[in-house]
Amino acid sequence: MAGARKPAALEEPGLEQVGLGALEHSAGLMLRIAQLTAFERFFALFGESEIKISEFTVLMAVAENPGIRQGVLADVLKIKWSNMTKLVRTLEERGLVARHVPRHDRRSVVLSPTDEGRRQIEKSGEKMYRLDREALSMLTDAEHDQLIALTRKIAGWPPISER
Amino acid sequence: MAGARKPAALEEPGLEQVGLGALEHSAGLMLRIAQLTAFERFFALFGESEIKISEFTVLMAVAENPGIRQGVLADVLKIKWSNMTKLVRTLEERGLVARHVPRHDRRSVVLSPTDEGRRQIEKSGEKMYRLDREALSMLTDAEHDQLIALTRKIAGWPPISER
DNA sequence: TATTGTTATACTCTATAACTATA
DNA sequence: TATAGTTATAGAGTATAACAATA
Repeated sequence: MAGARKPAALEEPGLEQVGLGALEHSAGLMLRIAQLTAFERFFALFGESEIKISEFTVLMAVAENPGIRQGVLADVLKIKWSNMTKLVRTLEERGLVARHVPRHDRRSVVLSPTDEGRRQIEKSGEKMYRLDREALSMLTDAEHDQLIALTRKIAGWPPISER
Repeated sequence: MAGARKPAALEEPGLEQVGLGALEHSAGLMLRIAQLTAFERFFALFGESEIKISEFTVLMAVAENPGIRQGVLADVLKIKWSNMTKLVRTLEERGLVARHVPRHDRRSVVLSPTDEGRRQIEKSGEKMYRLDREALSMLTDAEHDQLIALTRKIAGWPPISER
């Protein structure tokens, strides 16, 4: 393997000398670069795993909202419905999530965690949060909170204080 | 088309009632959701275009750093070398960027904008920055600056004040 | 008619590894 | 031996549209 062996900005010394000019004030671009950096670090720490982060995230969200409609969950997590179908099916096949068609609206599908799903969360949840924080360890706690507040606002979610 | 017709959090009223619990304190997840939201809004505003955002970003970066090595640029923008090759070639074929092999290290390729490339920047640059800002119009100017500062730090770039 | 979810598929993006040329 | 870039391809992620069932 050649090419792209280095974690870029982490090691390479002269990298910060590359200016992007006005481009550095593009919050969209910076948001993307930051997200890629954070995920790169997270995956490096997380390593191989039997459950994907996207799947685990859905599992956690279901556990937080037992009985949530599948489509609503997809919208919140910005996952397309068509892709959510496959993702949820995977979780169902592994016995982590149960699907249920409610009587009052039989078009819909509501989700809830199984006991095994809850066990999986107990098992992997702590690790995930720890590594998530570690991937962003360059931020102080205050900056971390700032980031949460800003990203919530961008996503159109209410401030934490108001909930 | 069915499924996912709504821009999620933008229209749907009851969406903010879905809590994600501890998951909402995952800066990694929030960073991703925010980035997706911002890009969704940006693309909705930007519409169809003859040049892709990724291509335009590279063009801008080259114009800011004439003579930059292709691999360095790839690292900065978090694009894999193999993918950068194709991207730069596209820009070259359109006559926007010129590739040059320097005498002192003939393994490398350095990039510079053509006159046509500079024209393209002049033509699309203003629009891009305006829409980029508009996609994040839910933030105040102060919050926007905060976001730039935080994302720079995450990316491992020096604070703007120090440059 | 509109909505919820599914299916199939196309498309784009990203990742991986082998390769050439140069240092 | 190491580095810069290329090529081909695999793989993941995402998007699109037609569809069935229900409201």
